[in-house]
Amino acid sequence: MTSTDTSPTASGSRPDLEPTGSRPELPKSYDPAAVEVALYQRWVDAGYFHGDEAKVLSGEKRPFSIVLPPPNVTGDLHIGHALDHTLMDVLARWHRMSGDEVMWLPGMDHAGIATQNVVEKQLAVDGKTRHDFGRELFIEKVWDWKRESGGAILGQMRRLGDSIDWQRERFTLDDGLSAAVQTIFKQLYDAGLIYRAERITNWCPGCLTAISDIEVDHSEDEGELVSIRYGAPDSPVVIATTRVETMLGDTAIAVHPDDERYRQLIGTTVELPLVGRQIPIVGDSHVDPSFGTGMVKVTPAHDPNDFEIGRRHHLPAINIFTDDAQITGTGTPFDGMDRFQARAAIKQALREQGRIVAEKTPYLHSVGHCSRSGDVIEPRLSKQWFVKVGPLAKAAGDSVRQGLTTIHPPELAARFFDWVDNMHDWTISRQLWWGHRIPVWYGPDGEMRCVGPDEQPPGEGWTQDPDVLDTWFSSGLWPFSTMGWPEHTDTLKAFYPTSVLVTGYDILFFWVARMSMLGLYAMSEGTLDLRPGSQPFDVVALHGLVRDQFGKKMSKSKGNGIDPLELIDSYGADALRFTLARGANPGTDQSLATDWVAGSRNFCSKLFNATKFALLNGAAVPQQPPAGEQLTDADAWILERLDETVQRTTALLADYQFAKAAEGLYHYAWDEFCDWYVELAKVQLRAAEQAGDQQRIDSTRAVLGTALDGLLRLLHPFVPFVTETLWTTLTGGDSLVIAAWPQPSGREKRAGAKTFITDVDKLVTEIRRFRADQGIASNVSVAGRIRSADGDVASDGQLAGVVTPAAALTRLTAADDTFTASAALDVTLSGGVVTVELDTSGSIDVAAETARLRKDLAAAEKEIEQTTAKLGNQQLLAKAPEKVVTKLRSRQQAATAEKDRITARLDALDAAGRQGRQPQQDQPSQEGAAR
RNA sequence: GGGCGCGUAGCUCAGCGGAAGAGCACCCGGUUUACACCCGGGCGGUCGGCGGUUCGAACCCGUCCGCGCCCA
Repeated sequence: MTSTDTSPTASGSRPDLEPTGSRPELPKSYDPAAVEVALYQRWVDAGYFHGDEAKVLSGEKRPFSIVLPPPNVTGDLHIGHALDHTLMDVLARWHRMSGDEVMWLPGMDHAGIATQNVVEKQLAVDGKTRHDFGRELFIEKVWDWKRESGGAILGQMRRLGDSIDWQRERFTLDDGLSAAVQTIFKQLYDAGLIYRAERITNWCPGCLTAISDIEVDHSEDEGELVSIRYGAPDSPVVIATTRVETMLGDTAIAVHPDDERYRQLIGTTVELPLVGRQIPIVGDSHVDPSFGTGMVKVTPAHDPNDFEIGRRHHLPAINIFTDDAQITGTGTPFDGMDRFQARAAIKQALREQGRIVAEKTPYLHSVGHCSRSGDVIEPRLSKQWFVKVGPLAKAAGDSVRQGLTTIHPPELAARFFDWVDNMHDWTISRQLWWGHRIPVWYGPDGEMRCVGPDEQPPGEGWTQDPDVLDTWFSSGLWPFSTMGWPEHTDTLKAFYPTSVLVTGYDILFFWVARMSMLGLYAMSEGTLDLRPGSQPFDVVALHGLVRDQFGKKMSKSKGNGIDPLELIDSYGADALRFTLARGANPGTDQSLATDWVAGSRNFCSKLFNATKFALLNGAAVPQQPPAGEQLTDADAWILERLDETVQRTTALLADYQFAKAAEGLYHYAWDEFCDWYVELAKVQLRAAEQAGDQQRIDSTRAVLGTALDGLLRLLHPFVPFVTETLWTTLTGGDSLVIAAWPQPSGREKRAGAKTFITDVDKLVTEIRRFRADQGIASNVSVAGRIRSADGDVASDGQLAGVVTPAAALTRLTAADDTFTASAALDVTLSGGVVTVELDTSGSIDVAAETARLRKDLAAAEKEIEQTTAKLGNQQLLAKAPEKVVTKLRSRQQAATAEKDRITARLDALDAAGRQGRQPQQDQPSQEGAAR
């Protein structure tokens, strides 16, 4: 429970976080940097973040579990993570306060390509490659790197305040998780759902490995479309291509079998330029006769469509590239050239032979890039391992269709179905060293054996497949491999399925589809029966991307990225969290700017100051909130608003509406509690002190305490640090982390409370407006008197309740014997019109006053016009609901009364002006001079 | 080419059938013992265009224009 962190802080003072007998004081201002790190450590040390299986299995508590989609071991916390984690933490903290047993499991992904690249780059500094060390030694070096430099993100997550169960940290290459990988690989292999085949795959010449479809990003790039004549100079064979160099691997020309133009050519051969090989012309119905000349070159080793054509016509597939995409084995002068170099050289050679028939440059077409390195993907024939996704993907789709898993927001489910229902087989082998090595061994006579985790590899003469598995394969097991699967552990029993997966919609296919497929398979013992409980998560909550302040995607090249850690340093973790949560509308992107975060920092300061005020005035949280009859209208109002805010916030969180929940709390805290209740409480306390009314003092303090206590609890999931600091000081309680989530009080609403605040607001605002128009500084007291139409307001209890605080809030002092009303304004309240008379020391700015009245008059006239037009419409009167008509009538009446009133006032001003410009000239006008 | 989404105040976004809203920015006052990271007041919008449905449309339906994203 003690603060262990002693890092230097920006400000010398820090709030004492230890609950003590006497109430500690808050410092002059709130400095997040001075408290956050120590507070976090205190929470961890207290064990608040640990989820206990026993409490779930005994039935004592409901489980709420989240597995963190594992970030890359090479990664840093970027702004997308910050959003992701904030939302998860809001849910985790809310559920923990609501009495659930929360288990949020952290960990990292070994990130095959990225991690291997990092270490290879280090080796390259010394001019070495991984081959200089050999596989075993190299892998040891990667582990060394992981121990020394990997996982920076875990420390950064603490800065954010993630209420994570650190005791459960996992890594995809841990022994247990590796055993899970091997187990499910063997199960799928034995079931025929994993197979090895020679196919066209996406080859990255930069990473020197095959990658899956999903790791390829397509973009519209400028290239060229070159039409080339094959065969003799007068040959009719002309094809068009964007990848000229692949012609070296052509093994046929294809035309549509029904194409009258070329039908007679089928079965003949044509000479392949530069190479000299004769290649056949085949008829294949895949060819589109309307595209280009209606003839296509066929390169079976380097294009998926051509591969299929090749298969149908038993054509050879000639690989013309090395692993790093240099031309090889063609017997032409182009051997040894890089693919782009070769493209230009071959085009030049063809041009010299007069074979270039046409050329379109630039030619916009879709080009695949490696999502990791950015290199242009080279489709290439290679032998790889695949997952046969058919039955798995169907199960994943059906689990959502049948409601085992719910996707929020629901619109995005369509995208999920679309993808999962049309998924290609998944390439899972990678030509890397860092990762889970494929557990398949090849025998001396070409046998193949898949080895399970408990089996001994075969001996002499057998060799293991050199490839490793796609990182997403092990990540796909994350929701259960981390809980001890394939053992039937208590953790799985207590916390699987996980309650919710929170991630960006851009990762829908990566995480959700993969975890879903493998989870459903593993937990159904391979039957893929969709029984409740086999799904890896009950809910998938998708958020959008964080963009810059102009809605542009953040990127390194644009330099518009924002570092969340810098924001935390400058404004505090709470400010960043609140900003992100406040922008998180389901499934839609949000923009972020430091100004926004500064605004949230200001909000945290506001909370701090409001609490400070409350404490200075003896606010206390009573065991029982004050009884209804002790409450003033202001008290009743703020407590009602608290009840409403409790209900609304709870409902919104249950619906993953983080932005609306945060916005509602901001409004309650600032616009209602601080701007109105606190100001009214000041008036109330002052009056009670003067009257010696101890009961009113106590009840006001109790309401202040109750309203603030509820607010801090509701805000805690969003801004845990500042609320913890304030709440422990206010209540002396141990920690908000384990405090109860608020419930509505059940108190009956007071009939007049809402009207009261509406009237106070209106009266105060009108007086302030008048004062501002008249140039009376807001800190100057003015003598004033407020009267109702039929006499003194004091005799009317309801009006007096409004008028007294309104006068105080607008700095009106009581009228004494010298009072001379030099200006007056009317304000229409719910109970009637009141007249506010002011002694402005004789001066009045008639022009300003006239302008204001004219503006109000215009508004009233517009209102009359609108309502009269509508009420004159017989159709509306006949068809619209009674409620609407009644409302229109009362609006029309009110506006008419306003118009009459304002007109009379304007006439009076006009008359006074004509009589002698200023009504009173006894005293020099101080305010007039000041203006 | 197919699918999804979005065009509302200077910027970023709520609102999705019955009186145009917020935050930030901007302008004018103000050191009011909780807060200048603040307080008070103010300016600012034919809700992308055009049609239609309806007594009534920012909101529903067409259509066009512009901008995103996903998939091929």
